[in-house]
Amino acid sequence: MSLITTRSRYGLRLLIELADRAGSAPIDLGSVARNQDIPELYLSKLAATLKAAGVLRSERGAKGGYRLARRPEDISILSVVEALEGRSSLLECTDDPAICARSGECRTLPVWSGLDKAINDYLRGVSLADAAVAVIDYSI
Amino acid sequence: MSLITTRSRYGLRLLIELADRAGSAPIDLGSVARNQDIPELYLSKLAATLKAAGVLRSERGAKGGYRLARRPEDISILSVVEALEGRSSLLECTDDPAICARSGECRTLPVWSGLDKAINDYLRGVSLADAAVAVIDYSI
DNA sequence: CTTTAGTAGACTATTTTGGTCTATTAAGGA
DNA sequence: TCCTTAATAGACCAAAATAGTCTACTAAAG
Repeated sequence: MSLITTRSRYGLRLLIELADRAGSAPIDLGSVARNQDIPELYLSKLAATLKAAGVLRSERGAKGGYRLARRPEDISILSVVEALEGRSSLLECTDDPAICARSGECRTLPVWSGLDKAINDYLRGVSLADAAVAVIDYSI
Repeated sequence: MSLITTRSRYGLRLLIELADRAGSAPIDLGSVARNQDIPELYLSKLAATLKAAGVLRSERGAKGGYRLARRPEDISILSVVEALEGRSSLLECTDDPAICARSGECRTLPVWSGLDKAINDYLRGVSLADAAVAVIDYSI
């Protein structure tokens, strides 16, 4: 398995660091890759994907880099995961009925659709701002 | 991806058919494989896994087969998915802190732990009896 | 003692994951 | 105008997971 692969995990770490270091200048991926111990060439592909999804903006050339396209409160983790994992839902047949050609009435579909909804509801409800909170106090 | 692979999908279809056809005699996998259009040898491996997990009981030899080990109301979909996908949680680092050796305080972990909980809560709350309801009326 | 059906485990093809490599384009600064 | 920095594009690749298959064996019914 994984619903959440290194793509989402690395991607979220990138976004949190961009949120932390947000300012007037864009942030180059090389520094993020070093700080986060993520292969830079791999990270650059993830950043390009997030840019295509409208989550990041970039500036090329010397002193260039990436910055968040929106405020952290306005970036849902769902949009990040969907962009990086490249799929709209848990099961293909949830979207595309043609895949489950055989049985007209699929009795397992409601279970998986419900799971899909539970996952999406959770991820939609968490923003980058929530994730980027410096310290989470578990003792409360 | 998938959190839910053919293992869980085929497995749930097997369990629903076993629930439907429950009676005095055990049900042979061959008939289920034909009805559900699932490769029999593959299905037999899934059934063996579900037996090892305590979800199914079996009888060998002619007229043998499988039956549910418990009532459908007492079989959670979570136990089925966990048995067949063979993992206890979404992320290894949720269970095993040794994997995330680098950063002492991981800021992405709360997000993924929350997702893991959302998934497990949902799957724990759905039983085979819920899944095996003959017709689900979506029009309500 | 033959047939049916579960059991055990090695084996395999395909896809996905997690990258790498090379080359190019754009912008800043000397 | 070069030189350097850094994003962009896309082919490439190794390892792991997925989705099976194959063979041989064991147990029970008739």
